[in-house]
Amino acid sequence: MPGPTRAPTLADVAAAAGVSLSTASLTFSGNKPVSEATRERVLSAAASLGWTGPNPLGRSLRRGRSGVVGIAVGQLSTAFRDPAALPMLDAVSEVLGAAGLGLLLMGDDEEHARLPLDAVIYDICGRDDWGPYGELVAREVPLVVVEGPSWPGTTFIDIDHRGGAAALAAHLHDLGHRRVATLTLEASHPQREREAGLREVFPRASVVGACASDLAEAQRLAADFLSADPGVTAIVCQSDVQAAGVVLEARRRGLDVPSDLSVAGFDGVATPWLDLSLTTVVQPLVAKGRATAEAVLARISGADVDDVVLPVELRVGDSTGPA
Amino acid sequence: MPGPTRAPTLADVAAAAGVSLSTASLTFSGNKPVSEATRERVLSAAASLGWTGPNPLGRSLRRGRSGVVGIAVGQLSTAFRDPAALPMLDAVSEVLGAAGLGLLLMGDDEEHARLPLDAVIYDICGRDDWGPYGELVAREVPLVVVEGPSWPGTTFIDIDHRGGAAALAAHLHDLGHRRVATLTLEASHPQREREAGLREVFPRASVVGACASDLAEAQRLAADFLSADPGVTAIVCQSDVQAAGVVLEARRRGLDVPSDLSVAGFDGVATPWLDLSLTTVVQPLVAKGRATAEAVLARISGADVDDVVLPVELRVGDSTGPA
DNA sequence: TTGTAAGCGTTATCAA
DNA sequence: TTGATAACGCTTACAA
Repeated sequence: MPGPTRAPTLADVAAAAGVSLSTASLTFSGNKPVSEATRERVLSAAASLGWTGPNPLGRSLRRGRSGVVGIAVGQLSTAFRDPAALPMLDAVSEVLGAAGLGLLLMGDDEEHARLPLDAVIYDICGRDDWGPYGELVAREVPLVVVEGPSWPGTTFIDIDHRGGAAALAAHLHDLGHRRVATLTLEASHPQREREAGLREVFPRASVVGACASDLAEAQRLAADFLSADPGVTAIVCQSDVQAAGVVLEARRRGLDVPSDLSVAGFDGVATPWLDLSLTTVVQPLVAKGRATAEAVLARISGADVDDVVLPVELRVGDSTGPA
Repeated sequence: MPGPTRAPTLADVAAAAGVSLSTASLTFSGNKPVSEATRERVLSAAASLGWTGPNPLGRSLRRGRSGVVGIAVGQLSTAFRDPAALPMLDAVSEVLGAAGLGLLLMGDDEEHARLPLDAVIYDICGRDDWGPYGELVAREVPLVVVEGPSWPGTTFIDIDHRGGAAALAAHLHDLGHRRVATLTLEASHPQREREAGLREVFPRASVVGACASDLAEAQRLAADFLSADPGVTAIVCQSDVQAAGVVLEARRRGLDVPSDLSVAGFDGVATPWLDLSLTTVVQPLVAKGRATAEAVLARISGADVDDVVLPVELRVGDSTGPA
């Protein structure tokens, strides 16, 4: 009995089948025709040796591609707790998966930039700098940025933050609201754009505070703000989760939504634990994911890719009413 | 001006620095000492050529490792919507990241099994079969299974489902409950174990229905069950999200929790949108993630690894009371 | 301390 | 339709 033998390679298969290495390769890749007779000989040789397909490492080196696409989403638990992140991620994964590519979760350290990546998706909307950026650019790894900072040499996928925010603001203005406050995100491209849209209508809107898309944090900020009671009649949030937090806090203080306070969100995701349909700006999460993945595929294949800005849509629910 | 030149390789750097390929390699890997003089020559040659480090593809082939670990979690949006999944994933990612490894999200198709993976984590608790399994086994890719089916040749990371369920059942029995129902998961290792634990105390517990850890679905099942009104005084759920759904539905029908109906969960995650602390079985999510990642590291390094079963803890909240 | 040379496992080019 | 051969870019014995 031999000791622990090394895994068989394509060369072993070729030898066992009595054909050349290139013929064996062709048999599996199908890149050129192979006669039925040899094909069978090769296949049975592979089967008897337990060879299950080309070694991904050798294949990757030869083809110059790993089949792995990195995606940076920030801290995982934070990013994925945001319900708006998931449909987008699903869509990205589906499109890339159909092309045989896998998605690798990247952190902030430059370690991950040294992994074999064919392209990278930057989807940390809240951050304008990122450790691995320089290294990836130097290595000429295609970079697709979602709702992100303006970096040279990258492809951008964005939504119409500004237009959506402005439409929502107009809706509130139509309802008679004049004193409006906004619960913001940390400084970031989406936040800057949305705030600009809001201020097209309410130049003097006050600020409740800034936080991520986090229910408890939004609730806390709303508590402080409502205690100070500046007499605002509507609060514009930057996510439905934030909006839900504000609604819960308002109710805790005996305020009715929307008769005492109007609250608006952003994203258009489901909040099944809230017995109220939020007025919100619906963004096309799946389309955003698809567009992102398609940009990745195009960039990998070396094509030029245009930036994308997707439209959003105001959806009026039961959380906003007359001032 | 030359045309689009190919990216520089280590060989180019070596040539430019006037040293051999191996010396150049050593300069960057640090695996053997290099004189200060040559080191500087090599570094400046690299800098002037714009060489930013070893090409991951070449490196991977040579070392037989890609640095990529696959993780199968099922449908992404479903898996990550479960709040119990995230702390675990975070812990896995942290430990693997510290070792320079990245996490690749795997789907169900065998395509992903052809990617360059150093190991795979199977974390789809609800599924007993999986397409890529056979291929991975054939390729001898180390496989770590979390709360999963008993597959040969794999390492298992589990929690004490049965003990936790039994402890919870005992708690309800102590409170005087005799007619108990359970909202289950789809047939799976965790479900089988937990049901066995429950039935140690309540052999004749009835079944509300089976669903994933999904609020809306749990609510729907609870609605049907409570309409039939079989007079149960407590419902044992398999996640805190399910339990929250049951609580919301009970209240919608005017039942008070816990005075009219006791409800228990599993997991011990935060439900900030619920104004009630759930009685639940707390599982060590972070420890589970760490143990998983450590098993992966050990398996990659070729070590033998013992299976792990982590303890759980009953946490009594305000959702259970006297029958 | 540095250099030579042999692969890692595959695919692609070119000729036969 | 098949075969010989040369890369792909790197790391690591082994020698000097």
